[in-house]
Amino acid sequence: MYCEAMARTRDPAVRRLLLERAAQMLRTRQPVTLRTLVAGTGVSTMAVYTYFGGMDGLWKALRQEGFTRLATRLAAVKRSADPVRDLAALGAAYLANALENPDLYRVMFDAGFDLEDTGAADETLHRLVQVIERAKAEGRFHDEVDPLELATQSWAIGHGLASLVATGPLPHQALAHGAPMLTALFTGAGDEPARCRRSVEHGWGRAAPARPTSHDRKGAP
Amino acid sequence: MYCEAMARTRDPAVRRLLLERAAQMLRTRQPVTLRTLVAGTGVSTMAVYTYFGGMDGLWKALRQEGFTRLATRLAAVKRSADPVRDLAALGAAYLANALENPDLYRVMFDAGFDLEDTGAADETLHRLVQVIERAKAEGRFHDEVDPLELATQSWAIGHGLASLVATGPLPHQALAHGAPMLTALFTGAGDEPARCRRSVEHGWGRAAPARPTSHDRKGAP
DNA sequence: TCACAATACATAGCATCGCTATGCTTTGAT
DNA sequence: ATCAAAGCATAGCGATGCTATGTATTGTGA
Repeated sequence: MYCEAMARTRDPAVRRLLLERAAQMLRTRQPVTLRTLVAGTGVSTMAVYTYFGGMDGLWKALRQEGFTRLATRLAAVKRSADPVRDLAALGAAYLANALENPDLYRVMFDAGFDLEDTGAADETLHRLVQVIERAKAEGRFHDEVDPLELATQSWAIGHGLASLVATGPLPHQALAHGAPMLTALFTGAGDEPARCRRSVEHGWGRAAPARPTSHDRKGAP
Repeated sequence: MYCEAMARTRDPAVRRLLLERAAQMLRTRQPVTLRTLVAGTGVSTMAVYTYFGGMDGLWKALRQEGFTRLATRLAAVKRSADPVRDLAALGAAYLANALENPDLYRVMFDAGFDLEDTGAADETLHRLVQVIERAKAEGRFHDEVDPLELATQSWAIGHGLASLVATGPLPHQALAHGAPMLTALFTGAGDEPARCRRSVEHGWGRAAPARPTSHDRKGAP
């Protein structure tokens, strides 16, 4: 009685198609616009509204896609016997992901509109928190270290480097600063300096830094 | 013979007017567009083209304005007897500036188009390098510390925090992470831990953190 | 002092942007 | 089988940045 007749169901494939195409256009530096997005796909401009509610919704979904890819990348980092080494590996993976899709990374944070899906970022942080707690349990860090705070600080370091490199001011080589910075941070948290440096450098080497692509900008949001 | 007649000179006041108005609109979250920018100023849309060559030129000029304000803010940090304290004060000033005009800060780095005026950023870095060299000369840092590298790392920390707070993921309180992070970095560079912490916290207190404004987004570039 | 040319400035128009209004088509529950 | 609800396609709207064209202004060389 309340709902007398249901209607045509929307095809999830269309949504994925648009999202992947948008990410692809972002990656190839093509301006992502409503009409250019649907051009050649066979679907009409209205699809963007039925599936995303407009371009803003598409950007939000794209940002979430970015967080999803990041989470996948971080999940691929295998746990080792050394939690500090794992922390460094996570940091390296974070930077590698950011520099492999710099435009998507920009969308994730440069956003001019609010981000409501704070859960995505929180989940990423949680991964760090867990490893930090493991390091604490093994006595690598002081007892008074707050895992969430240390995780946030690690994040700030990673994001600072990633952002400065992705937006231009620093060259790709600057990513190498990540290792000494994390070493300083973890040493400050209580880890023994020499051991910390070895752990971080081991973990850091697990992820390739970046591609030396020549970068020309064009039509970012 | 080569230049037979010169013409009407352009008024620098118009350029400054447009630039200040753009910064003001950015600050009040009004969408900065070609027509809204010149509306009410008496000048026509063409002025944007004669003075900036288009909207892209205006954004570039705005970004340089952002760097100029930052440089002014940093120049206001008085030199004390303690270089590490001065470093922390510079970091705090950097964050304070970023959070006082978050939208301008975004324009400075989020830019979708290349930044050619790397000199502006370099000049900011140079200020840090000088103080770090002073700290080295006073024996606070190891001899093998590269001032430019340490300055870059300090910048990455400041930018990471500023960016994460300015774009939303972290709350304003997160700026407080700056002090412990810089302490860890400088301790890693050779400073004696307890003394470093005192220096950083003293320097950090010299600059107010930020305004607790409720933030709603609207029409960023 | 005068006249000219180069430049600033004002207006109008263009292509494109995101979005909405309007039908038509499809679909699934009754 | 029916029919309402939702997907979908098209056309058009206001607004965007930009360019083309014409006018006004002003510094300079004569």
